[in-house]
Amino acid sequence: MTKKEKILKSALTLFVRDGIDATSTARIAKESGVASGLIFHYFKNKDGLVQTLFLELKNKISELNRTRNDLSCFTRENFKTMWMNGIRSGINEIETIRFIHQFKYSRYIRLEEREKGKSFFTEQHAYFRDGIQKGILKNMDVELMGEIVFEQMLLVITYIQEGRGSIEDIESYYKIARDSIFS
Amino acid sequence: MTKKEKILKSALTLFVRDGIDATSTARIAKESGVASGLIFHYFKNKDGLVQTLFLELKNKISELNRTRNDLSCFTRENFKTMWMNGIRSGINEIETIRFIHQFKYSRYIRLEEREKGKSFFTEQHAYFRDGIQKGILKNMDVELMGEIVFEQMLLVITYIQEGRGSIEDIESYYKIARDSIFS
Amino acid sequence: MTKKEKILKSALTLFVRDGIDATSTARIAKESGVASGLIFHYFKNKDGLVQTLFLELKNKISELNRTRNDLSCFTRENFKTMWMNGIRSGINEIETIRFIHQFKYSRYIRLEEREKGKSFFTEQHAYFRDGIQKGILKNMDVELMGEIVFEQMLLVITYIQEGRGSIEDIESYYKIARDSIFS
Amino acid sequence: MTKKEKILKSALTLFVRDGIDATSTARIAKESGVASGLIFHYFKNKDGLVQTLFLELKNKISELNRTRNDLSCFTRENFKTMWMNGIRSGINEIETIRFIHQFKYSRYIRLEEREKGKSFFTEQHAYFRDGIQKGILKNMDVELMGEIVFEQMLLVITYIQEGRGSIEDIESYYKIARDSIFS
DNA sequence: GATGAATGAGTATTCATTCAT
DNA sequence: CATGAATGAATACTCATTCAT
Repeated sequence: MTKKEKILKSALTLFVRDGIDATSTARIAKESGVASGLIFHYFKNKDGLVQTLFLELKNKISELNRTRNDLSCFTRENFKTMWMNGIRSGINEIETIRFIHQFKYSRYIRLEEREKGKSFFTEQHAYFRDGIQKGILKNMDVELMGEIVFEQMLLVITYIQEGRGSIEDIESYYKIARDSIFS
Repeated sequence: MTKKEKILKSALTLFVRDGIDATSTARIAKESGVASGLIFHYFKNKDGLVQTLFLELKNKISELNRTRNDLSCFTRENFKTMWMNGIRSGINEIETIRFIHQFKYSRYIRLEEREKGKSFFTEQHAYFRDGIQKGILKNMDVELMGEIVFEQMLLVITYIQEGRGSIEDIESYYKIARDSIFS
Repeated sequence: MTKKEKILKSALTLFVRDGIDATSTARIAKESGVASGLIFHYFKNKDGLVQTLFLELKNKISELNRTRNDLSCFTRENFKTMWMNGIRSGINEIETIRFIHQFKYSRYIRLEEREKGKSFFTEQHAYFRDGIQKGILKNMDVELMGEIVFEQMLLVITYIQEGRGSIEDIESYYKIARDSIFS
Repeated sequence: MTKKEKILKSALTLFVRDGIDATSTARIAKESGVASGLIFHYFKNKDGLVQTLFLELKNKISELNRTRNDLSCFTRENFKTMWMNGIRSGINEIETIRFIHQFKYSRYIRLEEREKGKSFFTEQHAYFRDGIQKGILKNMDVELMGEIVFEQMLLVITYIQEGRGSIEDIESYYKIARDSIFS
């Protein structure tokens, strides 16, 4: 792992554990075993680090999403697959999910990013639109639809993560999401 | 308005606008036109101010909820009424809603509060249970149910607030919530 | 006990336990159960409280000293009596002793007070001089002599107070003092 | 002189002149011509600075004591030499002496340090014990003995420093110390 | 690339003191 | 006498950021 990667990794862990504001760059440097100045060599400033981290994680997820799921046309089956894949990888990458959620509601998000950041499904608006046209989905704003599904997934992931519910009941959790948006 | 109230009012506004961490006590004092020390006369420390603010707002909402809605038994009709009342007052009291949401995901929330804070509907778990028993609601954990409904309401309120959707479409937004949890 | 007395009593306890600087007037007010403003009604300011406390305690001790010991002329016997009385009352009034010692080395002592404050024995310089003239004491500055005896007493009192030595060995501690200054 | 040394030097001067509590870190920074934050780069906090200063000075003195005086066995002659060396270097290093004394009676001293700090002579308890065994010293607790000798030295050093007595009379001051503890 | 000393504005909090009631 | 709300300067400490090495 390069020093740059070490910085990003420690930043992610600390941001999620303590919050972005409450994590000092000095702390990140210490945790990743590099000199405090190095952060400012790789990133313009703290904000730059936060933005970079967000973009990298977002891209990682988007890519995962794209390679694992076929989103060229909407079907009842591939939506379910996508949703369940999302929950499963969300549980494995809880830090990533938490950071994205935190970032979305922080003062670090830029206005331009806000809309794009609201959902995993930014790039899937066309996918939802296809579902609406086929009469499978409720006829509503695809942005709002994406946000609702994303927030629900987050709640379910957290619910399982905290041991309050079991992954084996995933089918029943899925029904909530499905019924929310299916017509 | 007493100085104590002025402090709480300014704190709410600034917390929502800039975030809790990014709002200094000095700023709050300045904005409310009191001496910086007065905050610590009324509240043990910044955390005390945040906690007090949260509790006051939570109580205000709970009371509103209790007086406006009959939650002694669950019916399709009174759930709808409650939900719509919630959206309407949420739009009027957007600061309150935003602060509670922010607080819930901040490092200021105490573990004891976390569970209780997760939903407006803490006190309505029995209400949901009644709905399940009557076969109206899906058979699921009422806690998770409360959280899902709350987050959805938040998204809808924000959506309308930001001018992306109209309050006149409230009926269609309601259907999402209803279908999520109704069996 | 009047409120003024309560203030002085609490101040003494807190000053000795935590130090004068580290004791706030607010703390004193709280501990003595009075309003914070009352301290400034009875004493000009914190310094005034400290000075008053010092003078009252000093007077109490001087009076005790005067009534219990005959210091009109120096004898081996009455010096011993005085020394032993001093140790015994010092052990009973440890707070008083500690405060005077603390005060002596603090920034609260005024230059005028410094000399006078250096010893219990300020008023007994004539007594020491008598001892010198009679050839019982070493021929030395009576001020220095007083300070040395006072510091030694303090060490012995503390030593016993802390349970490191027993009051029953007082005779042997006395010999140190005696041999220091007797010719 | 490095900036760290400058900080320690200014701290010593100000602590002795105004007291530890009454000396702000800002004042120390200003006096030593460094940024206020640098103090906290080198020392964990104000307490860390105070502790470091104490340990450095204590070590300096101990070393001086060890190199100048032979304390492997107690004799009347080398005790006198040691005592006189102590007075002379105490007069030259009055700040050091004053700070150690102040520290000893401050709230900064830690319980573990308290015993060790009570005397220059901590490391010389064996030396005193040797003197007792040889019948030269009074048969008493060597800790108390050390404290008594130290306090006496402090009084004498101060006495000379303040111009109340002359270094030329050192022989007569010595007799006080000697008679206190010699049997 | 990498270090960590150095900066100084900013933060939460404390505190002696005042004063209207 | 007595209260405690109110003040604002001062305090210890943090932190993002710079820069010489």
